[in-house]
Amino acid sequence: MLDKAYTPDAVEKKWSAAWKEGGAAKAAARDDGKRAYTIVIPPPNVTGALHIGHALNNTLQDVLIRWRKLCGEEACWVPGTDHGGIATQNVMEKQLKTQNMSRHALGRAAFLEKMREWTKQCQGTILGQLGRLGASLDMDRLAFTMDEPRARSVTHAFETLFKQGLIYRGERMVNWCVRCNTALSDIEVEYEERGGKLWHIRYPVAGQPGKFLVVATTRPETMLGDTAVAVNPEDARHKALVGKKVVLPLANREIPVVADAHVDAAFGTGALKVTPAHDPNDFEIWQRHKAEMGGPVRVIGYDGKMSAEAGAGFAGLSREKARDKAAADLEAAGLLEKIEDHRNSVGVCYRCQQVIEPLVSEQWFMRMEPLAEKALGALEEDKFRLWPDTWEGPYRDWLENIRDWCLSRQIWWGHRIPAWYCVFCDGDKVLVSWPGQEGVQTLKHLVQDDAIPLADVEARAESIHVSGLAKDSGALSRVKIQSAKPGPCGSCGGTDWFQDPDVLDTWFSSALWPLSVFGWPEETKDFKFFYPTSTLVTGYEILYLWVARMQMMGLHFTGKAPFADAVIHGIVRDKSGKKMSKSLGNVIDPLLMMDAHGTDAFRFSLTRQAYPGKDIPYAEQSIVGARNFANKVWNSSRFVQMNLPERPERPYASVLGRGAKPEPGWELADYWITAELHALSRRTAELMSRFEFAAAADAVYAFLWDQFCDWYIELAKIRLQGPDGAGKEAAREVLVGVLNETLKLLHPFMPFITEELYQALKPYTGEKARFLVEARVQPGKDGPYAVDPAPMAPVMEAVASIRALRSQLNVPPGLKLKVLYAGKGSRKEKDVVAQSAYVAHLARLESLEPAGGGRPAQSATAVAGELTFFVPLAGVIDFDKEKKRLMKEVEKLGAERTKLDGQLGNQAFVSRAPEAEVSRLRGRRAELQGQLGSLEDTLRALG
RNA sequence: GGGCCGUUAGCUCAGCGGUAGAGCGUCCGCCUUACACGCGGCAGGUCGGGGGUUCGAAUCCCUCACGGCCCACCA
Repeated sequence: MLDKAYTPDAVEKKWSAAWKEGGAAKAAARDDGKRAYTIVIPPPNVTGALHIGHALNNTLQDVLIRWRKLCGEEACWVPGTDHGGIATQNVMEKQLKTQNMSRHALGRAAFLEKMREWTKQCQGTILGQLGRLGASLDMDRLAFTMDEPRARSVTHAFETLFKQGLIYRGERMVNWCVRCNTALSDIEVEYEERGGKLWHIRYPVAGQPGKFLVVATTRPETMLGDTAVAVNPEDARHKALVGKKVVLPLANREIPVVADAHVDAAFGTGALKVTPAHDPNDFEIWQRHKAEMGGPVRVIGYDGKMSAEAGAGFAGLSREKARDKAAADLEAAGLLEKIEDHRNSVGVCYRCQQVIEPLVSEQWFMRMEPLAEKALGALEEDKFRLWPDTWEGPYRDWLENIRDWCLSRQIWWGHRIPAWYCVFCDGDKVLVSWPGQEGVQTLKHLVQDDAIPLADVEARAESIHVSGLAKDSGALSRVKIQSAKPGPCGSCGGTDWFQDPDVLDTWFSSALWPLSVFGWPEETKDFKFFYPTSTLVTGYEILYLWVARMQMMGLHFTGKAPFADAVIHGIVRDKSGKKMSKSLGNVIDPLLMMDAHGTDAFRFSLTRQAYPGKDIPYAEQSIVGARNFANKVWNSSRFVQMNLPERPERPYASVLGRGAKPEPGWELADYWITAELHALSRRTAELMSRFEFAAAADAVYAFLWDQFCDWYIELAKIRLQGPDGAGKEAAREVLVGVLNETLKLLHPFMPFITEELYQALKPYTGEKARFLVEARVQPGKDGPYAVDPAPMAPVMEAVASIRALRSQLNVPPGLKLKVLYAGKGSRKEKDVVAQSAYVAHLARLESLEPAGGGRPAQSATAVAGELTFFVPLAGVIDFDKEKKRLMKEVEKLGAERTKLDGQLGNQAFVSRAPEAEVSRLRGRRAELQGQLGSLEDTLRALG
């Protein structure tokens, strides 16, 4: 016998262990025609524990995987984690800082060793949490974006793209994070609107004392790197100055005035200071006017401080201090015309939120247009779909305006770029900050002149940058792109090779994930069977960073979209719609939720709110309803079990597909609930195919609770409490059968409790599967049935109206009533009367009999469909109350009749609306008329 | 500057062309031998404002207001 209430803990532990032991989540390449259904997990970064967003993401994937298994497909869910690049390195650096350590003090090798340890530990935490969630991941396939097989994929991809001319090295304006000390790609920059100032600065016109060109800028500190002032060529105010020179204040340098269409004459003063080294637009202006102005002057360094080129007095100051000083100096010189408040958006690092410094730097880049075209093509040809499709717009838009991808990062944690430089030929382009020495040394010098071993250079260097490679046309052809150290240099025969010190953007390996997890570029059996994968489930925040890039890489390398469907779910927010964050203190820990209310309840509460693309406002309260539902499932099974023989002679036959022919012992309720079950399984399949998780979960919930429990179980009690016989056996058969199939439909959402109950029912169902997930769901049939289930509707209506009468007149719940009915003998009435046993049982009646000729005195009245019920209640009820109740009812029905009369009297409606609609309303009108007549009669009788 | 999404019962949200729904909450009555994590019942919405299309609009179109998000080379 099952316990009175469901207690999740033991059940979850038991089945987690059993699934693991039995390999329930394993999938294998097959050649027996079974279809593959594949999902690769969005690999969580190894930055810590999983949050509720991960719980949602993985629950939805598990729902799909379990569903597809139940549908008979070879469903494979590949687990893994992501090394997480900057994010993870930041976590470790913070830890080191608390111990008064730094990565530089440790050195690269030791730091990486620490990172690997951390990764292992973190991966353990993550996998433990996924296990707790019930995620049926095939653990034999566990992958990590930086493990050896993935490194092979990454190197191969890099090498191939380089050969194809898609990866190149160039000196470009990049987004530099001065805190993380690395370049970032364009999409790793977030923009925040901030209040700032607009400084209007007078630049004296050369040779014309007292004459100024006033420029407006939000960043006065960068003026030290100005190489020109630009005005719009159409701007009459400044036309005369084009080609002339102005004196750059503070620096006392003459710079030209150039004409460029980029300048908006309406903004500020219409004159724009041009700082090519620190502003992307200015960089472009410089490229258009190289002949007229000098090259970029870098006044801000990688550390975010003013460089030597900024001049004495400024060098070494932070950007903020330099800004203040520039403003003060200008003021003192009388060159500051005015300061205005000005709001503008500034770029910040998506990992540390520090203000990004745009600066010119040499990096590895990837040309993206050719790949973006392929991704657009796949979308166009419907080989790739986004759910909901509202994401197609932004996705397409991004691809159409794609820019080259800055691939290199100046951090240590990541795939080291597989580019090798010959120390003899190109060692002079590798710049090393050497401890105890001013400025930089070249690698060539250190290795050849100072005879320091290459390995020691790498271990002891404070920083290593490569510069000048892109400008030396011969250098790139000498660079070797490969994973292992190359043999003798083709040019000089030297054997000293230095691997590029930078690592790849973490998203480069992520982009290859659906390929790399199956061993690509090797044509493994798994790769052939499971690639391309089926569905990707992820949040919209990484649509460009990850989804689009996987599409591009997958299509580029295999010609096939790496997944056909991307399900874009929302973000889990707090109850008031705010993003959860540690600093706001509004995070909900998934583990605590599972501890307190059970994993199934937690999963269900998330799934039930997972409407396509919608964010989920989540409060702990959300889970209570789901917990109650779990208990309802538990107790309905408990009830069924209690009513079964301890040892069945043989299992009950399945109810699937039954009901077309008369079944021994079956009656209306059996046909009805079977038909409803069939409809539910059809509906669930349809909703799942459209990734409508919330609606699917809700459909099962409503069926089990509102139909199976509230009506069918109650009706089954009539036979279960009666004598043995065909009827009782039929009730048992249907209870077991319907419950069993419902458990299957519910299993993807609530795996633990359904497993427990499915297993408990096995002696009665004869199910053979080891685990529920290995059982089969089947699409339900759509009638006809030997007994039409339709009469259940009027029966339910009759029950509801008598119950309402009882409740509203305060009839003692235990009092069994003798009820009389009257009608006109229509088909529908007969259907109800034929089920008077149902009505009597559910509405707690002693009897239900025809009223005969007259209307019984001293009775209350209820109408349902075409029937009127009289409940003789002399001495029990207050007839004033009954009168009021009836008047209210008359008023309500009367209002509906008035509305219908208006509609049916409208010639336009009658002639233009569909026939079925018109006759439906006419039918309702007739029914209302009868009900009203009946109620008014009663009112008259009551006086 | 461009684009997208939202505005429905006290709260959180479904519905998206044919008489307004759920969960939670409120209220009334029930320990009716599966479940008080339950059962039965009542109350509570002019579906953000305005205009249009339609026999008919919460549902389609236009417009406004208020939220939220995304993109963009807003000095």
